[in-house]
Amino acid sequence: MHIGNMLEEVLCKEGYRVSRAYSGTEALLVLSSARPDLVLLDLRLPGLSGEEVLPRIAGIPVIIVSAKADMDDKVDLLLGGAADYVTKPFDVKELLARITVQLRQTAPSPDAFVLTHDNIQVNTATRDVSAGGTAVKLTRTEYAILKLLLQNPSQVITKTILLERICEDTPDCTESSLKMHMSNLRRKLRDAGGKDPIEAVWGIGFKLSGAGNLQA
Amino acid sequence: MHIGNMLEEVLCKEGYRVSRAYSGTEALLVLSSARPDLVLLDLRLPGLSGEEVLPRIAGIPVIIVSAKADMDDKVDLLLGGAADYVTKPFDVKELLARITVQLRQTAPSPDAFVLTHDNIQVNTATRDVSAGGTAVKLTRTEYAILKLLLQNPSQVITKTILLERICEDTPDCTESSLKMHMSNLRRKLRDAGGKDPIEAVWGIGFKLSGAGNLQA
DNA sequence: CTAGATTTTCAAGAGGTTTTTACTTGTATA
DNA sequence: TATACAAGTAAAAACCTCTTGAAAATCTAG
Repeated sequence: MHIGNMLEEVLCKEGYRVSRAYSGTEALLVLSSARPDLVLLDLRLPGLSGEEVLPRIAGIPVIIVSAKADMDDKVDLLLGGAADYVTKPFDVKELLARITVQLRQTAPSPDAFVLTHDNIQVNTATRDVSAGGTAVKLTRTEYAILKLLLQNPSQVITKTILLERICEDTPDCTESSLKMHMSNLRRKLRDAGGKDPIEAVWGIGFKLSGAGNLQA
Repeated sequence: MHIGNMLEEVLCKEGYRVSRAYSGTEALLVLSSARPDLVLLDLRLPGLSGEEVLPRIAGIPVIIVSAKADMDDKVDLLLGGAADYVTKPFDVKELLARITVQLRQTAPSPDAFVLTHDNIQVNTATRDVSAGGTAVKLTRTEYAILKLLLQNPSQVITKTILLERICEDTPDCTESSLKMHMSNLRRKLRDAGGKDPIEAVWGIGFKLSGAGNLQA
């Protein structure tokens, strides 16, 4: 029996509700409208590969289910955001146990999709952004920058990382255009919320202001 | 080499602080006073077995490291509270990746990024620096120098190494400009913290004061 | 295809950083 | 002690980086 069919059957029997996607692109499509509690991701997919899909899943634990036992791939994917990695052929009972582990850790918090810092709110599900209660209309790039900053609230985000992450979507992003986006983003936030939460770290990158004060 | 020793060495090299217990009872003893971010638990332990220790650990992710590949045990332990299960022999890189996954899910423990010496604190995530409780504003180069010194607290850092490491980022750093950076850094630390922790080793380089000479 | 939005490029000014130059102080060795 | 050389400091020049405006190029939707 095909492994996907087998899994679907087992999971249903266990009482889970299952949605299936038969390609990487379909997976992203499904995820754009539904918010499952867990994703089982095969690496060998038509269209987008699992490796390409993984980084575009945020906020949902992902268990990689793959025939690839190559250690480097495994490590890359785990470090790249996967919650667990199960190698085919696997024991169904073990997979079910690992699924339970993941679901146990997902605290059902309604704020899971809302990132907050100071007077700024970003809803990563609806892509709504507000500052000081006022709605802010951001472009794709500006949104990506703000989200990246809010997801790492106490870290300095280097320009290199910003360029890598942001420009996956954008045709061709250079350091100077990044500065422009940053400038526009800050202006919008300032206009709406009264203050600019982004701080330049000279020669390195940017961070959210006020984040990460140490005490003596 | 014994696997425990090997693990301890690898983990230390990765920058983790490691406490070891050599029996189940000792593990519980250690855990009653310390709150580690993660527990690696062997099943075959003198005294209390790993199976008995696991249910008494709460609130800390536990990765089981075991030679037992028996599926029922595995499932039981995962369902019984273990966060992950790695079977010996395992690839160290995979274990490190799975450790990262667990630590990622825990509330970000900010201490992991904090270097300390005397009254000086350096947060390598936020790049915040404080001396004697007062915040210190350092330039890129000064920060790099201080970080290098704090990362090797008991070693003399030669001028050559300083020049190599520091000037990767800086346009063109000579010995005389290095002296300048060093001078500025020391002044800032002195102004904020009351004392200057950096000590010149004549003809060689610099080291942190009070750091006992360690043998290579 | 056109209009509007988004992204990128170019340029200038402000401000912070790094290096240089010159000088003083300190240390080892003859 | 004298000398040579290393280390520390100060001021200013040279250099980068950040920010922002205006305009060109590109993309997207109707």
